[in-house]
Amino acid sequence: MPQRPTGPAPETFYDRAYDLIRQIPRGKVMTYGHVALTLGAPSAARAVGYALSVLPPGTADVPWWRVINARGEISLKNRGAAADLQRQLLEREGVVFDVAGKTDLWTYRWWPE
DNA sequence: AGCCTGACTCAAA
DNA sequence: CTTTGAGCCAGGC
Repeated sequence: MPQRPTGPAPETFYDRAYDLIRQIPRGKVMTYGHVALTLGAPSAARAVGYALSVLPPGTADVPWWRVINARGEISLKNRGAAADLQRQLLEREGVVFDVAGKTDLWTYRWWPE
């Protein structure tokens, strides 16, 4: 008899994060904390960032560039060129950054239904 | 199991 | 506005 009515997802936290991020529509963004909250772990924002950090360079399967921090900024400033790449990819989708390098989360934030 | 790291976040000074 | 400190979670050793 079924011991798992709902069944514990065989997927790891990382896989679930990737699945969710894959659903972010073009031109929209989510914050690390937002992703974590949606996955059921309100305080796992760091884990989300870590999940993206292990993605191989040039990954297009998961739109990692659509994930930014809670202030609406790119969180890779100390990480070199990756930050520029992320910004360019977003601008290419229509996301606008102000002089301080921030985006308006109220405009671009996406929330899954 | 313990300990360290980190693309995070929030609150306080 | 900037700087600290603490809390949080998953992965790797």
